[in-house]
Amino acid sequence: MVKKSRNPEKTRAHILEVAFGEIYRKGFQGVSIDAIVNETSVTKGAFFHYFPTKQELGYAIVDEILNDVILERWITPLKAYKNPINGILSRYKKIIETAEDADLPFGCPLNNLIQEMSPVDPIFKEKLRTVISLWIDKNEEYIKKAQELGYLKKDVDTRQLAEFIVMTQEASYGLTKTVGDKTFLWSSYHSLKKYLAALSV
Amino acid sequence: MVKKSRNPEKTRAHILEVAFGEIYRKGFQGVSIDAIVNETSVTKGAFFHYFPTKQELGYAIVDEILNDVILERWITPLKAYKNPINGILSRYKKIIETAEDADLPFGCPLNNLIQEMSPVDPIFKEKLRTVISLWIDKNEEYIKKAQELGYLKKDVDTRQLAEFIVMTQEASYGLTKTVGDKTFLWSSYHSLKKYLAALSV
DNA sequence: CAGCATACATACTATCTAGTATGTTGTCAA
DNA sequence: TTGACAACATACTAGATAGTATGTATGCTG
Repeated sequence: MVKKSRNPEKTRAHILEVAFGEIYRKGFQGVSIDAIVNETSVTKGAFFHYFPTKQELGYAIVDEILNDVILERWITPLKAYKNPINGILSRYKKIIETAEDADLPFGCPLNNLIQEMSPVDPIFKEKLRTVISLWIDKNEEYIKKAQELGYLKKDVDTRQLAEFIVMTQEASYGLTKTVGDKTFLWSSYHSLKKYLAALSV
Repeated sequence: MVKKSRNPEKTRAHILEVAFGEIYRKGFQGVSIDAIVNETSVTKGAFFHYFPTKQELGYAIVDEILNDVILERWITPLKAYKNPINGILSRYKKIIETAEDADLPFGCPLNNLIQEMSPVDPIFKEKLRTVISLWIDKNEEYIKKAQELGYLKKDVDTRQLAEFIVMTQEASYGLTKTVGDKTFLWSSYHSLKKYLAALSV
């Protein structure tokens, strides 16, 4: 294994990672490319070598980071649970418990981008819609499974429930931004728990 | 009644109103003062005569417009209902039905500002928190009333429910921005209806 | 009606920002 | 070993933007 002073894939990934964090904290329009590269070990030349425009950076973040982050955070762990409904609640609880206080003011990166960019950029809108759809789809799969396994009432509209769960989770993060503590997160968790209990058999 | 060529209160209100619409559509940071005054019958001089900075304009919008808009839209109409729970659902339904398709991509002005400005401006954050708190407070008042009148189970945590309702409503508007139709609005409405039915006596 | 503060309009500026132009260095293949 | 091209670095630019400087008109007050 030879040490290389250049590693393009790593450089690109590094820029993406830093940009993701900066955008998460300052918003896409609120952060400048200068600010991003200043947090980086590379310069503006490298940045524009990999991303022809700022928008392309944003699209790459959605495609190459956000999608995976969402799935790994909310969906992948559900595999481990016998009753997916329990899985959804347990994971939600765990995510709230382990949320860093310092991150609470910044909400959910997906929701942030949806709110900021959907109305002003159709490509962003479409890409973000795809992420949301996938998130809901996967949730629905597990909800259907729960229904088949007899954990959930047969008359529950699985699509509607999947949409509602994702909405609830996003919403609690959204309002959390304006208070800075976990009030809304726990409130949302307990309400969702009650609701799911009412739908369970 | 004398016709005046100058009417400072009206001018200020006019600027506020136009700015509110522009910010609603483009975001606070996304809209320029030039863009706002271009939609106005006055010029930049007038703008800075009334608002010393762009931030002050934003604060004024929250204090003088947003607060009232929220209350009149979501709270005031609840007076007319015997069962406040029915009121909340009926109003929500009505608001969804009468929502203009052209506005769907732009979400809720309050939620938009929370998402965009809370993390980057503490004064915005505090003002927006106040609006949200008031909205929840008022909702809780009606929920308590419903409980006292025997429409709602006694063991329901009224604060938690009020928070959940507001979260649900905001969330549905938030995700609507990325699809452009009323799917999430209706989904949210029907889920909330089911949930409230489960809590009703 | 004189004069003065308020209510505007116009023109300008400093700064920030996305993007470019151009230069330099590392790597790899022939 | 040597081009040659990718992978960067540096310096610059055009446009946008918040805010200012300054000027003018309106209407009220004494």
